[in-house]
Amino acid sequence: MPRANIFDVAKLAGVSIKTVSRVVNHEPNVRASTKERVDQAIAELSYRPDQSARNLASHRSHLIGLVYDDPAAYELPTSGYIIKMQQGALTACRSAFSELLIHPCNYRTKDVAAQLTSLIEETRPAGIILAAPLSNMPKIVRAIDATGTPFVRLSPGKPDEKRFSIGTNDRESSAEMTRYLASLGHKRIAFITGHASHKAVANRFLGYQDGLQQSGLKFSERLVVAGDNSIESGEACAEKLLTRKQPPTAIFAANDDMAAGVIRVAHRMGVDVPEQLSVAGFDDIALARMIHPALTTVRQPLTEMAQRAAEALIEGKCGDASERAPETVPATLQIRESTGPAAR
Amino acid sequence: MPRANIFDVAKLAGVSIKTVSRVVNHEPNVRASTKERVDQAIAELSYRPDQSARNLASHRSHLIGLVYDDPAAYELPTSGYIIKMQQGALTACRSAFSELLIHPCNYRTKDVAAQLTSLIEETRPAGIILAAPLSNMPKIVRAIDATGTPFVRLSPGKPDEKRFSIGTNDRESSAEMTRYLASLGHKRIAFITGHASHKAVANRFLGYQDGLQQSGLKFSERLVVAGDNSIESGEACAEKLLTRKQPPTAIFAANDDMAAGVIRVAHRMGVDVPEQLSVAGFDDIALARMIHPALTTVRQPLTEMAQRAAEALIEGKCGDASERAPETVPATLQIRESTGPAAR
DNA sequence: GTGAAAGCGCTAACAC
DNA sequence: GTGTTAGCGCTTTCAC
Repeated sequence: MPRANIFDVAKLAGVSIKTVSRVVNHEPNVRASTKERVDQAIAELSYRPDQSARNLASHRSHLIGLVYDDPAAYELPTSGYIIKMQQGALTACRSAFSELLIHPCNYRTKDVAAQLTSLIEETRPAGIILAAPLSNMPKIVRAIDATGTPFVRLSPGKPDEKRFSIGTNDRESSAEMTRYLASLGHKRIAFITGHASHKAVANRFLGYQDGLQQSGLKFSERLVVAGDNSIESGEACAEKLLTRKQPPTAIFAANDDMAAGVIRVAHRMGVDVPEQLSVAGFDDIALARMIHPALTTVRQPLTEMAQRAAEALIEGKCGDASERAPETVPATLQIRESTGPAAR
Repeated sequence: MPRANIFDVAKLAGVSIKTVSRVVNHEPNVRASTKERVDQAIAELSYRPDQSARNLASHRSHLIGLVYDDPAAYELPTSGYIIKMQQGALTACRSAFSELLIHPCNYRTKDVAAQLTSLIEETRPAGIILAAPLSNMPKIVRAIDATGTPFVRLSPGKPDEKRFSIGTNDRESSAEMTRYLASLGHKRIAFITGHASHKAVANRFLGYQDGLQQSGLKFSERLVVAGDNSIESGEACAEKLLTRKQPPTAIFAANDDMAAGVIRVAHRMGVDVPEQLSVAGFDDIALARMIHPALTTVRQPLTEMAQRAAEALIEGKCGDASERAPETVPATLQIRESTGPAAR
């Protein structure tokens, strides 16, 4: 027996297919008793609308696209943040019978924009979640905008007025972490910056400077080294920092992967963490609790952010006319084992 | 200007829409010169076939569904293997202009099978990749089978004759790892078993026993503790093992997450790895290289497996009639820092 | 409130 | 080799 279609339901319920369509799409103008009959017929035939047909007729699917920077473009996949986003988006999708399409893409290739346009035109997603750092690249944002597909930008670094975005308080929470480190008695707190193209991560550096100032510590260029978000860059930076005559007593890395690299190097060099060196990260990916000592970090609410993003898309609140204010989901400090009082 | 459709292309090329369709779908029976004209028209109009329409007419989409056990159902997402699979599947999709749908699902809920059936009927994927341990659950396999959708099972534990599957040599490679540990002089090699529902992981336990025997070591129940694939279970098992009067000198865990847990406990207890204790895992997820000491493990070629699976699906080689032999992608030892000669 | 009819853009079956 | 003609199962428009 083939699947029931809208005609079967209409016949069984004694109504027209349009009425069935109305019921299925929760449109108004259906008498309660009619709706009931239709619902019953739907249940009886275990009818499920065919998505392809819906898409074709409505020019829209029930797919949510999650677009992010392709970790495969790097040697070591720094994938913790991807899982967090997926989980959030999936939670929202599940409760709305939508499905999640994942689409990593490499912004370093010339035709990313064209690729995204194709993706959208071919799959007609109900919406796109655009992750950082893609979300702060005008070329990419414009390409998606041009298709007219609702989308939300995750952590764009700087929200703009016209497009909906969800971010976290990178700067404030980084300042808070810095103050926490200072409160532990640390005077020489080093910072490892993240990938240059990632604006939100750059805000963490600003927050570090804020925190220093708020703690009465003065900022020094010498305590800042440039990483690129990868664990290897974290290791390289740590080596640079820890082989100085006057090494820092605390290192704050702009993300967890780099902080994990710092801890690896400390182990190798026989530097005890946190007795001789405090280490802090940012993101709170699963890795943070899997290494030893467990990493003190700032919990970026990426799961919640992605969930909110998907929900907004599903609710249709990201359309053209929507002048929605950017949302901010606050980050929170996670004090664990890798930080402690400064050594005397 | 709206997007070009098949009629526009047909008109510009001076052919019928059917011919355009043939060209687009690489069907035979098109004269080369005709194909060329059509291709040119396609390029000129930057025509891209509408997937919804294709799906509706052909009852099949260009989506590949990746179905796996939902890590969100656990406390700590053990997500390394998910990323590896996604990456492999994505590689194959990318070169075939297909997209990847991810669908974690919890096999502990009663209606998983019905959920999967809905997913398939609604999205009409070109194929499904079913990851372990779902791939060894008859209820789930049957549900997908019933929809007639091509699918491939990843690491089903035991391949069956009728359905295509891709696995690795869990048993042989585990034996190899065990022999390697024995060759280092270890006599008391403990084993932490994995989640009971995961058949392929159970094969690793068999391999451990093989390896012991091949090395002239005798198997002892006392050296086996039961984990559930999570890092916490690895920690719990390590505590049990290391607080004995006669602790093992090497611990082989059935997966990397548990091995990471062992290393965490060793750090906490002040046990040097690998000087006092060798630790080995299985999977080679990114985590293996992010902890200290870097984990000696068996590299499960999950990325390649998933890629092959997606390719097979895209090539349409997993249909009903296909009596394809199961494929095996061999695993390989990755010797790193967490293993060394047995202490005297 | 409800329904009839006209597509959406493509593939499939068959004719030529 | 190539074209014609029906659908695929729904949404949309507009009439009632």
